[in-house]
Amino acid sequence: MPEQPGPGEGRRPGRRRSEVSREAILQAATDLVVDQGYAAASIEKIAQRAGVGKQTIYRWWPSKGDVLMEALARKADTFIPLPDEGSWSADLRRMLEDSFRLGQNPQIAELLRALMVEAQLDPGFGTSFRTEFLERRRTALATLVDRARSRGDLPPGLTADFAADVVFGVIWYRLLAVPGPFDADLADHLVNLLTRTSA
Amino acid sequence: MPEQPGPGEGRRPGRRRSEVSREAILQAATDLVVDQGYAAASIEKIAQRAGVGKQTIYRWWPSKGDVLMEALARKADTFIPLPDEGSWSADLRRMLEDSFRLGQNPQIAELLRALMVEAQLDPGFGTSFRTEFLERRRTALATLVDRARSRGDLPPGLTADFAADVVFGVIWYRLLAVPGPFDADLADHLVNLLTRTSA
Amino acid sequence: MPEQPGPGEGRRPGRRRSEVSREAILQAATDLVVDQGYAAASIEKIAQRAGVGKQTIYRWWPSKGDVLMEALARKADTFIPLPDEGSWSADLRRMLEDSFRLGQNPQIAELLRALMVEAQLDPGFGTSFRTEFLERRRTALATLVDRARSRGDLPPGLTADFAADVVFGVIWYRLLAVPGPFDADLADHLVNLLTRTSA
Amino acid sequence: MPEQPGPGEGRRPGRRRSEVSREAILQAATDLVVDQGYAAASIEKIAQRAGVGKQTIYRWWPSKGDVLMEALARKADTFIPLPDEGSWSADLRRMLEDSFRLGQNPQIAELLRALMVEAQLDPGFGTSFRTEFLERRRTALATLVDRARSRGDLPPGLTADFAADVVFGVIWYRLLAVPGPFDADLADHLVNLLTRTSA
DNA sequence: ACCTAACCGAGACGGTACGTCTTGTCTTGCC
DNA sequence: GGCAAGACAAGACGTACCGTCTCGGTTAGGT
Repeated sequence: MPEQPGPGEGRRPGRRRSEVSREAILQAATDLVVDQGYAAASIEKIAQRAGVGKQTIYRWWPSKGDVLMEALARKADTFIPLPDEGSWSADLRRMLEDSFRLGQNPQIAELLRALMVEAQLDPGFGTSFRTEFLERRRTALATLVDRARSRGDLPPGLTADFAADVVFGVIWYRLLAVPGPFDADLADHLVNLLTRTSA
Repeated sequence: MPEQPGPGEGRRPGRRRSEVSREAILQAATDLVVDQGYAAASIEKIAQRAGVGKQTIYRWWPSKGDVLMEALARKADTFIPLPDEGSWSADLRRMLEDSFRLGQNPQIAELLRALMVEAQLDPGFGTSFRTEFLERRRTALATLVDRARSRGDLPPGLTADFAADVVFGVIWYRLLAVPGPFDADLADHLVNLLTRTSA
Repeated sequence: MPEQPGPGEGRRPGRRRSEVSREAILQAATDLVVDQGYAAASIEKIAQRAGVGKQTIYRWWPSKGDVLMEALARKADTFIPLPDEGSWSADLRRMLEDSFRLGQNPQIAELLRALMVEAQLDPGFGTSFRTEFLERRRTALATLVDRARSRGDLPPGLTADFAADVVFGVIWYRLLAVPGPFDADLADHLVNLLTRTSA
Repeated sequence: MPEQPGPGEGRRPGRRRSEVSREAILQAATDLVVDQGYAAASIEKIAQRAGVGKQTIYRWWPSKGDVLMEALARKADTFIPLPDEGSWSADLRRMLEDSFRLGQNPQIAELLRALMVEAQLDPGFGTSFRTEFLERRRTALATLVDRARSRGDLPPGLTADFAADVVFGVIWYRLLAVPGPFDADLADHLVNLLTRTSA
């Protein structure tokens, strides 16, 4: 069954999208953001560095933010695995370690910063960034919280929303507001904070 | 001590800075950020709306971020009072309520978002934003933590740095990533989280 | 020498040129030039309006000018009949009337203007326009001049080249430089001018 | 009375127009048209070659045609002197020689071609080119015709309009349609043609 | 009452980027 | 192999801002 076009859809005529150009654009965007800062990553420069016409970018991505989002997906495996580690604290630690690993990578950290900036500058992209990226990570954490609640090892009074505010709040704050990498023991502190039972 | 020129400095001759223009610029910047979003707040538009020459902005502020910072200071009393409320939880609650009050004000919230964006776009301003704004708030919280430690009612294992990451992380994350106002009970949750003694 | 159906020419395999597309292209080019002006008549728009792929245009015509030239030939009978009217003045009048008839037709006039513009913009087409269009009309007039010289009723001192400069100069100048149709008595004036004997 | 601004007009504030840039733009436009042909003379290239921002061109000229018109005025003394040479034939010859002198200059000839092209491509400019350039030359010739009529040495039946059609028709036709310079004896032929009395 | 210095609004300057359009070429799958 | 469709690199379009640089005009000491 070799690549059969869906029923009723057919295969439109015309030249197919160039995978080479797509890759070049995402790599150029990443390089510019990482090497020269987000302010330098104009569509113009991305196209030039990628050896690509500007139209090829505008044809496939609705905004610069979406280019960056795909560039991030290309660099980082943004899929969040949620294996059951047996306890709330182990589940949480695993998720924190996965997240921090991304934040430690300078390229990914720069892309994340750029995405949050773009979300503020372009309200349209802001919405899709929230629903397609931020919200998904909140949902993943909510799954862990639900699992803990079933198990019965969730600290009383801890809601999924509040846990997400704390976990992702700390991560984004460190990315945006505090220069330098994450402290080594930040994950420990967060796990401790969110697993201690109240008196 | 009425406006005495320091020795060696003198009062130079020449026209004095126009307070009217200064006010108009800060107000125009605020209006644009609030009404049309940060992307619309160009120096060009600020000057035009304020009825001011562009040079007057460049003469008095090193970057657009600094204009916004002063615009914020004009809108919000950014001084953080630190009266001793008698306990770590009361001190913390007081600080959270002060901070949330700012975040509830849409004008101030927009300015804060704009400042964080500008800090990412302009590395020079980023540094001064961190040291002159973000760092001061961390220091204020650290004062409360120190006071609690002296009193002996600080939860064990809680450091000033980590408390700041959590408190300001949550606030900034809500500002930047979650649309809408702060939940009413967010402060409660945070106080609970950061004051519970471990088992 | 296989591959020989016709003598020396061969009928290559493959689909034959679509006469429908050819017609549609020429009509679309004419419509665009007439309705929206030459500046609007891009290859892109011609192809779109004709419901044709751009490649089909590039495959069959070496330049936009050649499309226009063929569009003109399709609209106007560009063959110049040269019946002997018995005298220089009658021959000349007949030719002028034939030429003016074309110039009166707004569609043809627009196409002619477009051709002259294209000849300036595209030097390659300029050459072929001159040799295949302008030069032929000069040659036709030269035939009349030769005939008059044989007859002996050519005004002394009038050369074929100069007569062509005057006749076609006036026509093109009116087309390009003077808005509106040709004066009714312009032909009379030209005939008078070019047939008067010197004192 | 040194340079007094007109009453009620004043001197607007702000930096004054840069004469250096104006000159550079006109020269760059001329160079491009002459060296690389009109098709290469984009606003973009003119600005780049002149070392000037594009806005500086758009600020001062309503269209590319107007730039070319001023570039022509800078190269050629477009003022048409009309001294009384004593006879229609001498007046006419003088005007033809003035006009041909311009046409002999390759730079001016290229600019004239470009102007006529632009007049066809840009209807707005076409109107101003006709009224501000072409019409003025017709008027100048009409002055000579009037003078001849007063003197009584105008060939009967020759109107100013028709004389203009012939004179400028030949000139423009040679510029646009016939490559190479003007024939040396073209002026002679024209003078002869337009001064012979009818039988 | 001058003089000099610094500020002010206005606005032109050389640049860079925007998002769109067109050019001529290069694939596609269908006919 | 022609054809409609349409992606591609290139580059011009006219506009918006950037940060700088004049302008004429206004305040302010200092003389």
